[in-house]
Amino acid sequence: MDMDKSWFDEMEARIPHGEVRTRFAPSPTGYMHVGNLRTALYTYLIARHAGGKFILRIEDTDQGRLVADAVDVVYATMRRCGLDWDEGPDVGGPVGPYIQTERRDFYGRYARLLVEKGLAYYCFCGKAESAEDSGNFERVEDPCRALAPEEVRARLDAGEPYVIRQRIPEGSTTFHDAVYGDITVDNAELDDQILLKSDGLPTYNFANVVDDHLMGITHVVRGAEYLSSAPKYNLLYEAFGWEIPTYVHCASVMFNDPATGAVRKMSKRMGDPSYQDLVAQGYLSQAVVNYVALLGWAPHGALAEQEFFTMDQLIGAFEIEGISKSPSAFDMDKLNYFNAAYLRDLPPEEFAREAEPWIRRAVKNPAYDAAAIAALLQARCEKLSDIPEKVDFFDAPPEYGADLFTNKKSKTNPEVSLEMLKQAYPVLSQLGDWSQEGIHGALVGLAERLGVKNATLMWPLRIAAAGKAVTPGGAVEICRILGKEETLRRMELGMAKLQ
RNA sequence: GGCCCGGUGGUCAAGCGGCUAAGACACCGCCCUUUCACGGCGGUAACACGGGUUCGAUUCCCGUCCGGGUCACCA
Repeated sequence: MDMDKSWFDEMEARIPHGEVRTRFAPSPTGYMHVGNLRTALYTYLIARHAGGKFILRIEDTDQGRLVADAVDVVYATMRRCGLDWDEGPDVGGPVGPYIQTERRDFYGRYARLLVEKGLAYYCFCGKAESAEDSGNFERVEDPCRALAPEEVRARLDAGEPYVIRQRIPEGSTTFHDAVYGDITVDNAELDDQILLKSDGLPTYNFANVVDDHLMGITHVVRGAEYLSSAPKYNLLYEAFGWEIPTYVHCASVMFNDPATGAVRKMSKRMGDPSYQDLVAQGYLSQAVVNYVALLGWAPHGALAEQEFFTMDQLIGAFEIEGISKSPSAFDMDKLNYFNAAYLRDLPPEEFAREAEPWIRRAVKNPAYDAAAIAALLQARCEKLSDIPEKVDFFDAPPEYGADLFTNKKSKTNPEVSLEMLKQAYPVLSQLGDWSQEGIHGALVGLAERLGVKNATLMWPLRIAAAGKAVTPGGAVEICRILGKEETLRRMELGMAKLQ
């Protein structure tokens, strides 16, 4: 007992005070929900805005759901998103360990402490049917609540499996949330919550409170799905006599299914995109972070109209008051808009580096300059996965009909187009300077001599070169990349279609 | 079903008792232009409903409706 007391004192002594400390505490599942990413971001921003500490803690108490290497996915995601942590499993810190299974004996000690105080009790009832399965939401009092101490001792000695449950007092509980304000709940709504499971590991609710306290967490940020558990957390803090942190509950991120039009909470299980899915489709992490920051939070005052933020700007602008109470729908269109803007803002070389693998999926011919193609693409794609279908014509133009040569705005039809191609062919075949400027100058000069709009000449040429009505870049850019020989060959094919 | 939380255009949202109710995405026009895109200009479109409180409600209160969450030895 004395040893125990000094152990508890030591744990208390480690707790840092006097700084804002927040934590992101994912359970490693192998991917990151968009909603979780947003929670991580807000948690990070609150700490950084206040010049405090951001802590990473891994919650792996659900042995049934463990996924190998999933912790690495957490690390990688957070690094790519710019969420650097001050304390965590890999970097250590004053209040470790930072993985819950490595803290497993802590929870038992604290649970038994509560039993000694008479605020929790051993229960030997075995697993109960869940309310969901039974369809019965009635609350029943646990008979073990009133077990005599001698009997508890005897059953414990007999090695009977048990859980430890908190004794919820009568009355009501009021807690304060920084986003939602004061909320009062009748304790009759609350179960005698299980603190320690029969496998000896803590429940999420219990581990959270113990760890948040032991790690000196000042602001507990989490999804609004935990709002109705908050009174239970308060009751635990009160039972231990611990200071209650500031709660920051964030409304859910919904997903507007484009297929069905249904709106629902975003869920990987329903096939909604995770952060990993988005990255695989060629979304930039900064774009995702920027978009997600604004999904449920808005800056105040002079910044109210700003929508593009660097991480540093977010840190400066982020205030808890700006967090929204109502759920918000993840909108692919708007993410596309942000991503397109971020892609355009990339230095051309960097964009080319990002784009090249996607270009090479469709363009196998090494003679075609990927960097030159990338330059055409930069202002024309919302995400990198848009690229292959836009550039597939370089290797070989698709089968196309003569009708493509007709375009009202360019004043072309099959006859005009044939004439234009016939005129352009000798000019291009004699052209020595096969550069953007060279080709452009030659064609513009020709159009002028013929007395036609530039478009009247360019349209048929582009159709012949690409075989598509819509292409990244115009006739000049495409011909330049194709090279003289291939351009002329495709012009011949085009003319043949028009004969 | 009980309890909790929400409700400003299709979406994200500003607003925090008095405004012609911002801005962005999407959509639609026009301009620019070698197609498309980028860029520029303009347009359509909202305070869920009913009661109060108030000189005055999108803003405060109540009810209705609608939406979400939660009632596990999951987190």
